[in-house]
Amino acid sequence: MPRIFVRMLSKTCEYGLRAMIFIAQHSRDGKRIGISQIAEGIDSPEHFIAKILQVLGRKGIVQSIKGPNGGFYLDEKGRKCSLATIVRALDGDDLFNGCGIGLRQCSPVHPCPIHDEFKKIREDIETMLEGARIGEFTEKLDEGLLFLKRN
Amino acid sequence: MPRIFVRMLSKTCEYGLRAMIFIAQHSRDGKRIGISQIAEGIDSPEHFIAKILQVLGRKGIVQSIKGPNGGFYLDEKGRKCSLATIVRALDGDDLFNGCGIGLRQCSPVHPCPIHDEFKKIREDIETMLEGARIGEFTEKLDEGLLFLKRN
DNA sequence: ATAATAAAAGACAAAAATGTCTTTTAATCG
DNA sequence: CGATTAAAAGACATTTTTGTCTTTTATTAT
Ligand code: FES
Ligand code: FES
Repeated sequence: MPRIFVRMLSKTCEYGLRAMIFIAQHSRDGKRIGISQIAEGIDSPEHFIAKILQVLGRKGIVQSIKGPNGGFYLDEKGRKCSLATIVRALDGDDLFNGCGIGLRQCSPVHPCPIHDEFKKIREDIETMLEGARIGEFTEKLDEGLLFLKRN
Repeated sequence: MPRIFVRMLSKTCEYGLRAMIFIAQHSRDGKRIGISQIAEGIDSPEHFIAKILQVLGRKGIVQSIKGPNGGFYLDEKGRKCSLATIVRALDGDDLFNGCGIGLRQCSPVHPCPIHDEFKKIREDIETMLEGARIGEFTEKLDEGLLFLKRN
């Protein structure tokens, strides 16, 4: 059973959240930030996050412009968008609805042994992710109180 | 981005927990339960859960006997074992330690933007899984108040 | 217009997780 | 003992996730 790593969110989603928070930090007053700088800034594979941002772009969650001086940026709406919105866009909402031990459907009338406790956890996760906004970390990132990569 | 399903625990771990709870229910007073009945009882691939139970068996978490009237069973210790023990045995403890948005290490002195909130969630999950025992669901399963598969 | 820039898109590759099948080993029963 | 039963183990296949590379499209600047 060579399990390497289990996580709550997929890599796709982790990169997506870090990238969006990074873009929020680096696209103030009309500036844009390029994909290679994003990749460097969050320590992640460039082409992979490019694809992730394309998905978010198609859904109107992030903005981008091609060509010289192009790059990614967030409008006011994007800056206020919750982390939950990003998670839903990339991972779907199974994290918020699925059964903790894999029953095909979570249902209170056909509950698994940990249904009540797990539902509570799921709701806490959702509350947390709904409550946090992409743009709210900018200042603390500037001040070096928060980080988006290891070093 | 064709994400099919995101879950907190791996399939391996989900099957493992369901199988162990099922074994607890069906191995009372010296009885044993065979792998094919377990597979049917929790609606999961037989050979796959066989492998999972082998891992748990090597770690002494589940008991088994070969041959006629053989099968899997739990001793008293196994029945009291927490769900967290199973999760750790199968998925490791990254779920209890890892950073929510994928920094290489979760650390309060080098926190990601959601460190505090995520730490709280992680601790709640751990508390829940530490608190629940494999054998505690037997009666309610018997009574049809809890379920380990869809139908 | 042409060249340069940068994202979008598509094809492909590698790794990991999940699932299946076959052979081997151990226990029981006649 | 030999036959049968059932788990253990090993090999392999499929699917999903993650990552890389190349080509295309759009924008800007000269
Ligand atoms: S049925 Fe399992 S969490 Fe609801
Ligand atoms: S650093 Fe991200 S959860 Fe602790």
